Amino acid sequence: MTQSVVTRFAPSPTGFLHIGGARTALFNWLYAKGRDGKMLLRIEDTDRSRSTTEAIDAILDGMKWLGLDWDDEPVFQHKNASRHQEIANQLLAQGKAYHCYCSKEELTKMREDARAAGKPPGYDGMWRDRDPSLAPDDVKPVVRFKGPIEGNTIIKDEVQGDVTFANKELDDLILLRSDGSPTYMLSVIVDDHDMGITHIIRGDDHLTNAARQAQIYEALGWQPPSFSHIPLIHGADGAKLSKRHGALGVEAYRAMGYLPAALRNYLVRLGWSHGDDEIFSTEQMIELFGLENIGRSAARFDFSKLENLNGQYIRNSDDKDLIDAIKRSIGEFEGCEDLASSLEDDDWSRFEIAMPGLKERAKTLVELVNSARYLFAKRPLSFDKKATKLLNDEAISTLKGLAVDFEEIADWNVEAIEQCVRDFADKNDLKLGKIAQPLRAALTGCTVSPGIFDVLFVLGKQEALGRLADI
RNA sequence: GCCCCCUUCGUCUAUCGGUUAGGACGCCAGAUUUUCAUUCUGGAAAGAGGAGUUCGAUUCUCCUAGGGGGUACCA
Repeated sequence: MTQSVVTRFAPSPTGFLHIGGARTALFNWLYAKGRDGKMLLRIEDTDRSRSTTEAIDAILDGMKWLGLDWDDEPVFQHKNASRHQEIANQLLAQGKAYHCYCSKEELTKMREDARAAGKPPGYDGMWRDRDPSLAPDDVKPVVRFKGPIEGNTIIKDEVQGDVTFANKELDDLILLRSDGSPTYMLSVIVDDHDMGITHIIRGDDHLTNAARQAQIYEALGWQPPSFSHIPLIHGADGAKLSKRHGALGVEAYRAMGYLPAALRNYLVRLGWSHGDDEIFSTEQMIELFGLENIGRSAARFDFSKLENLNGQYIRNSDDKDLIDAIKRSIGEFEGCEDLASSLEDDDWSRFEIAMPGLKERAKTLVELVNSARYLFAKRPLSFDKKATKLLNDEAISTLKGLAVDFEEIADWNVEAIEQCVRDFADKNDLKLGKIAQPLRAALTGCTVSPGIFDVLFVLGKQEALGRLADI
């Protein structure tokens, strides 16, 4: 029987869930889902001083918003500290680890000397075989792993292929700090083992760590999991991701009006491909995703592609779903604070009626909301520059004449309105455009909107005539 | 400095030794149109450089250059 797949996403709670982490989570999630496996969540908070509950909440919220759920309860790594210590002590007892009494100063000097000599930097093994009776009694020691010095450690990586490290390049890392707390390097191994993780998919900034971890697995006699180190995501200029280069928390993408499904689709194509396919439903992603099609080179984050994708998702979404998505996030939308609190049920239902015309021309939910502002505007409208220019005396008198015909429409529907406007144009020997643009200006206060007949219809006869009367 | 990884249009990528090097975003031009979008059609646009291996390299190997990651009593 084949072992069932267990993946994990293991963020450290020192900040929000950034875009690279989100993609790592997505890949782990897809891999597990596609194989009837589980994805576990583990919060790597062994460094207590740098971990915050705000960060934990932000990460959990981010994952939920993105639609990435995890199995079982989240594991908080620091709670397993005693188990980690137990393993360290076991290694100590087996002679596979040792106490080191070096001071910070000695360590720094060691590194500098090694660097100056062009040798691999790091700990030189000073206490590795030293007689413990030489230990100073005023120094609390750390526990170091006694790694092999000869030979190579080879990581069989599903993405990177076989990667070879010379053992002499890898120094003896610290397992237990001088205060007895376990370090990340020890904790990951023990937790991954204890949690039954079969596949580790993580950023390739961990590739070197994998080699050190492999040595510890070996020392422990444990079977290492499958490793996949995925390339990192860079900013638009190719530089490392920073605040200004898209390393925003996923909540920032929510605030910019992106749909979780669109973000997922964008993210899955960063580093992974399936032939020429670009659009994937969640089901397709799960079915098709595999380690073998993950690329080895870093990708740049490209907002315009995300935006295009988001536009496609918006156009293909149900009107009701869009309304729901907006209701959920409008409080976060930049520049929409006024609407967030002022929209009534009535406004929302008009919004939904107008949605077919609106969603054709929006790339983000924020644009969608702003494009609907004409629906909620209170009379008399304020007009932007272009609209004001369009509403000259001639245009106004034309519109006043049109308003008279509108009065006659008994059943206010799109067809009737269109017929009425076209008849009016014929009657007065005017081109439709000559009427439509000023009409749009008068009704919406600006020069861009959905089709004018839709605007008229959604506004309702009374409101439309009212707005025409105001000019 | 040392170790590891990467390198196809501006960007994301396809290609698994033989292709007019394909698709998507963006860009440009045109069509449709009541504005803006949408939609449709067309176009410009790429194998970092240099050696090899081979009948034949984008594809395999090596070197160089460039980029990235690591090098903590962080994760």
